[in-house]
Amino acid sequence: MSLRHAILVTLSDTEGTGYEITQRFTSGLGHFWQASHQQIYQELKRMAREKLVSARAVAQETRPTKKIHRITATGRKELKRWLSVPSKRQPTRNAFLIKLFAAHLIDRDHIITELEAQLAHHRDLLAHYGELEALHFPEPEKLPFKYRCMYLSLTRGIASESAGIQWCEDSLAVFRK
Amino acid sequence: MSLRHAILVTLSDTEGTGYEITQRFTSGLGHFWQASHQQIYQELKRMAREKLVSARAVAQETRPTKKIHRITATGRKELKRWLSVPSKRQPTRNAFLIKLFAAHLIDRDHIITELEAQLAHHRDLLAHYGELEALHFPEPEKLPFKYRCMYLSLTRGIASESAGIQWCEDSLAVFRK
DNA sequence: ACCCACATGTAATGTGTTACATGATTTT
DNA sequence: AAAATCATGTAACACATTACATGTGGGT
Repeated sequence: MSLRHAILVTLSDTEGTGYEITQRFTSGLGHFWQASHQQIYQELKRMAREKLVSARAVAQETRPTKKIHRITATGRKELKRWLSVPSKRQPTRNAFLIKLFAAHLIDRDHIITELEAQLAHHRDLLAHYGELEALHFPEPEKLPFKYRCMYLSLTRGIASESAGIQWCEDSLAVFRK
Repeated sequence: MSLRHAILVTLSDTEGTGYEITQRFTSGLGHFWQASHQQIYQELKRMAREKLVSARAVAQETRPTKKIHRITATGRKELKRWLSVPSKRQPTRNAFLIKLFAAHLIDRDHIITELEAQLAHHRDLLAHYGELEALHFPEPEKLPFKYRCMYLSLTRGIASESAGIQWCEDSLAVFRK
């Protein structure tokens, strides 16, 4: 049950509407924990019921009324508890690696095409992480602790994508020769 | 809907019971696509209904009757179809990276402990992959195409775990200093 | 005229996990 | 005596995806 904790993280220093939280997922956290607005709205409702967040409605002239959610003391306590206990690793799922177990049944070109698509995707993501790095963390050594931690999650993304790129290139060499 | 395709892969050259398929997942495929016996039994039932596999019951003296599943022509066709269309990448979920966004809220020791646990886990898996490599693929260059493909999935695992180890070590350095 | 951003939600379906249940045989 | 292996399953619940639904205002 990590979704609620991820939401608590997004609310830990700024309150926000379901919509805004969804955006925070899409831009930042979402690289490591995805959630759709449908999930987020449902979960926020439950969290409000359990007093982890408080919601207040704010009427607007032209836009529909929005609900601003703020983390409560209970929520903050639960967040800290969760931060302190090790979470188990999510096993990875990679359909393409399953395909490799039966790749001999089909034409090499299909494999090559898919590998190229994956390579492109890894490169796009890596480029994207590079931009985030340049934009938000130009001098990582000088960052205060808080941002230094956030930066580490970005370096993890960079490491994963780089490894992915290397592997795709090596594998393509096998299929192309 | 990849579970059924993963099952088709496990049946593509050897028939098997639900129990055996579960074991194949646990030992091989399972590193990249996990499934419990509950899921597998349910899915096999559906697949038999849809004629992707055929099931025949085999009575045994001491053990309960077992059901041996074999891929059908329809199943083989579906497998090939699936192999030929690119599958979308499963976004990764990593709760620890979410924690890093709020790591400043708790004691460093908690982070260090969790990082060490992750490092140990990466190392175990890497060692395990190393054993599989030594056992099944001692001379990768000389492998026939079919096994060369399977070997690639193993190299992907090795690459991921190695990248994970490197990142854990680098990150630990940040928290320890 | 059409799409995007804002802002909320419900409902149905699909997928995965946990718990429960049975029962003989073999190994420690 | 206890645990692991063989071999099957059901049921409840949790979590995720897809589709549907509404309505304004601003930009191309």
